[in-house]
Amino acid sequence: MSKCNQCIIKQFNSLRALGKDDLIRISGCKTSKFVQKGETLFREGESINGVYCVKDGVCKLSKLSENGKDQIVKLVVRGDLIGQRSLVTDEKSNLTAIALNEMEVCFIPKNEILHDLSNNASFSLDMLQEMAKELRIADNIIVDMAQKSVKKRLADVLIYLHETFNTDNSGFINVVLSREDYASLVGTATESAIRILSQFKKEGLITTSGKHVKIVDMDVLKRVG
Amino acid sequence: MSKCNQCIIKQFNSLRALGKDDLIRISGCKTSKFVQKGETLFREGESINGVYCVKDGVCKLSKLSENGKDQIVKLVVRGDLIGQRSLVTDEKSNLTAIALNEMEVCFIPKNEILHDLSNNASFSLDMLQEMAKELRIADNIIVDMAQKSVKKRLADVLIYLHETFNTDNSGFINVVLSREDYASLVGTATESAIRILSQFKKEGLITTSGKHVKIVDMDVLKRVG
DNA sequence: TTTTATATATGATATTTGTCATGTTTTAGT
DNA sequence: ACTAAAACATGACAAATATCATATATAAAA
Repeated sequence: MSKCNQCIIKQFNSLRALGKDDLIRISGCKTSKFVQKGETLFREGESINGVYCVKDGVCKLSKLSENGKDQIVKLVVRGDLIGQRSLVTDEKSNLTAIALNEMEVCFIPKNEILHDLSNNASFSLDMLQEMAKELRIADNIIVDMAQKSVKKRLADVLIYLHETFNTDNSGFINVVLSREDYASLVGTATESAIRILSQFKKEGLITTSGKHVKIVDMDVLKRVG
Repeated sequence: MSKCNQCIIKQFNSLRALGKDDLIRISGCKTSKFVQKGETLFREGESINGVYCVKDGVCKLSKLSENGKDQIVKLVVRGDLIGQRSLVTDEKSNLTAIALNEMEVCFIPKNEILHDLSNNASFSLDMLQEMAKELRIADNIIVDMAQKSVKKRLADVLIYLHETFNTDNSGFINVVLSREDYASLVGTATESAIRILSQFKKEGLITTSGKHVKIVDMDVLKRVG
């Protein structure tokens, strides 16, 4: 079992604020596991009672809308924590987490880390800062959802994916989503997402190969209205 | 100058977690002021460097979208704090705050309260819990914006206002918004908001008298698709 | 491989929503 | 009270988006 205090990943999240002793203690009670592509980490309505630290892979956090469609609220990547909110509230999760590719995650039980929240000020401050960031991002997404067209939002998503996951040596974005996932990120019908991707292809903004997407004209894509 | 430790309002926000001594110290450096309807507390891009504690009145937090329209992200009511995020990040505000009616607010400078965040664990924990709540609400709004129709969202807004601000003795909601504000809350064109309100009137779901709105058929309003 | 299911693609059409024009009402200022 | 400005309202139309149908491609299973 790898040790948290030696783990590079912790630098990317609030765990960096913990001292060596705490990290060693946490190492002792965490569980590490691999999650297959498509597998569900947890579902809306379940109690998580801990945080997942994402060592590798990508996962979507989504919520079922009243109309029966899933809306992806956030993509969680290497270095992120999942379930911080479960640490400070006793509510059940309002989101479902599903792996988009093979993931490696560590799970730290709530009771083991709760102690640090009330005793380690720099840890809880770091956590506060992370939540503040997420809140700002969420506000921006609300505005985008309310004010931007589907086409613009899809262009934004492609740019976001390109910048977040980078590309392989032939320029394809290093994360693979279904058309349904694109629709679910953007908040539109799958057919609409497909149609707009086709249009982007015709206009020479992107290229696709199966599910793989490559941005070929970033400048114009950024200016999509 | 009223004293924070005797103020009832603090029970509604994280300030409740502070001890008497801290509250007395804060009382000494806070400023209290009245804000006129329509007045701007702060604008997007400005540094707030403190928190406002809302003693009375209502205020909208909005963000200017690329298309030039304002999107209201949140309504802030009596008891709420504004600007918690400014305490833990050094970024400028991403939102504009404008009073919707006459407000009474106290302003507590950042440096005076920052000390409590790193020394008073129960205060920062309370703050974390509040932020976690806000984050959950924001996630829900994202899903609603992405998946629900304008009509449904407007119905939801009316129900939210009714439940949050209650009604006067003739049943009118105790907060008064312009049609533009309704549009800006829902994320639609002002004309569309007006049109749907008119439709609700024709269908007997609401009554209006100038800017005042009264819900007359809550059951059907809740079932609007 | 063959079959079956699932994902992608696209046309036709209906619905929703936005925009522009214009008139009316309300509000604010003098 | 009078005038100007702002807010509200509504029609006509355009644009965006969803839905339904159906075809093809791809992946999974037998």
